Amino acid sequence: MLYDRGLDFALKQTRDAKMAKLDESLLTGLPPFSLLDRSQIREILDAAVSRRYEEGTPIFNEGHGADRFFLLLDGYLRVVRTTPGGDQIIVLHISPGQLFGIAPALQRDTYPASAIPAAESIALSWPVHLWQDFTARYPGFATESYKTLGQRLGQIQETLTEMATQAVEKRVASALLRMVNQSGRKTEAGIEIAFPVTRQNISDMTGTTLHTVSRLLSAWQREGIVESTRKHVTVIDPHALVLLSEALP
Amino acid sequence: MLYDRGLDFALKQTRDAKMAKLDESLLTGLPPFSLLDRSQIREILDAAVSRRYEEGTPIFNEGHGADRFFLLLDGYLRVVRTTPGGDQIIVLHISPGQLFGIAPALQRDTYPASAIPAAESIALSWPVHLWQDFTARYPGFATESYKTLGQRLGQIQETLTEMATQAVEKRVASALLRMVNQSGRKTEAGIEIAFPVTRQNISDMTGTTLHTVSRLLSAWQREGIVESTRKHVTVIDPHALVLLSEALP
DNA sequence: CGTTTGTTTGAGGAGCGTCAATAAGTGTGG
DNA sequence: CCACACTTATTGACGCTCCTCAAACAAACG
Repeated sequence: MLYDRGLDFALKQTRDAKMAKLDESLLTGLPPFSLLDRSQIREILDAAVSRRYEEGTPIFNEGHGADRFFLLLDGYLRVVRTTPGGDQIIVLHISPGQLFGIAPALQRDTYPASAIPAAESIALSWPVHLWQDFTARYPGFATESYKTLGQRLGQIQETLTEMATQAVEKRVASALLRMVNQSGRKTEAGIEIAFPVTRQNISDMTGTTLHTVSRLLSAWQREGIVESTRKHVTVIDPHALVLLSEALP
Repeated sequence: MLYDRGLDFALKQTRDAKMAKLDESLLTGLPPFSLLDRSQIREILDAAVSRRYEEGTPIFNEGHGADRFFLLLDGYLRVVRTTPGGDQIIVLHISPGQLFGIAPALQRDTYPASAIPAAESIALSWPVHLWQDFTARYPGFATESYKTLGQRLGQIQETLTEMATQAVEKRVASALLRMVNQSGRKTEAGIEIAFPVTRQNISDMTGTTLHTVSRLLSAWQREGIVESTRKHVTVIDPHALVLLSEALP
């Protein structure tokens, strides 16, 4: 678990009102801040802006000036690129506790993709000019940030190879598994993806059409592998999906 | 041009023999070192190992321990990932003057992909533990390194969206254009890709088969857009390729 | 000069996208 | 609370791309 006790309370406060001060428990234990003491976390929080973002409305847009960097406290984000032709593809998802929009770490002055809340979300943000302060003053911050960046690069390469070599069925199976692993919550029936997902979303993750995704999900539902309602998918038999995602023939 | 005068000579020396000392002109003017003075470059070179790598034999392999980082002096590299199923895909190409194998910058302890010379190549390398020394002691080094990393991340995202949304013909056209832009050298007929490329290589860049690539190149040759011999491709009419790569219908 | 590596081309057919129509939820306003 | 609009999902029919299989050729190499 990412959070220690008391965090839910702190989050609720953050969500409910404009508070004079953010609670320190919000950051305690998150990798980029794990080495810092209370007073340092206080400094960081005092420089932060906390804000709620509605489902569907971009936090920032591809190509726009990167003036802030962010930390997701609650919710889920899609990182999305749009082609000149109007197709859009979902590059990856961001879960609570992760930094995002960290263009400044790579000396970029525009965001390379858009960030769109898949569900109502709460994030902290800081102006970019603080990035160098943070890396200079707070031990472990740079290290951990570049580590997540490295993981994200790896993830994207993974998706790329998958896209280039695997058939649609396997890509969809893998995409579902990725979402389940990142955000699955146990229910009576199986493991449910924690945020709203449409067939269109899944097709944007896998480079196919919503029709094909719908057909696949229907078939899998008949076989008892998944169950789905409007905007929600529950995986009943993860192992079967794993097999589908790696079958050789 | 990347190099100042005298560099060809320095390179030849490097290639020909185990020299007592590497020439300083090798690094002068390259972005990661552009802010440094002669003595600093001397230090860096004295810590470097220079080595020649044969076409086709990996400099390092995906998943192996990342113990060194590199700078390509001469030649061209393919950055390659291989799937469990044995398919391989070319993630990007590296040109002279670029850093590569910079896993340490992202706190990784293994290389996320293999680096394979597309042609005979020469590279400098340093043990990873020097990475932090470099970033701490040499102004501009960290900044520039992370900048190239950012560009590379952008490039991969670009390829990913292309792969997910564009038909094979456009992907192949784009791949050719990318190689031409990165390494094109002017000839009488047109612009030639500077390193050996097989149809198989192109199909590994675009997630298709060598057969399809062969058919496309044959067709384009008939139309006077490209010309190709075994392992070499010359683009006669780049504009036509651009049109092919972005045609809407 | 045989062997290996890269290229070309054809024939056939499957996968998956496109087009089309319908149905099932969800939200809004009177 | 119902009517209406809108979004999301389902399913069938059709056919084009592009992969697979197959065979033969051309160039490089020892």
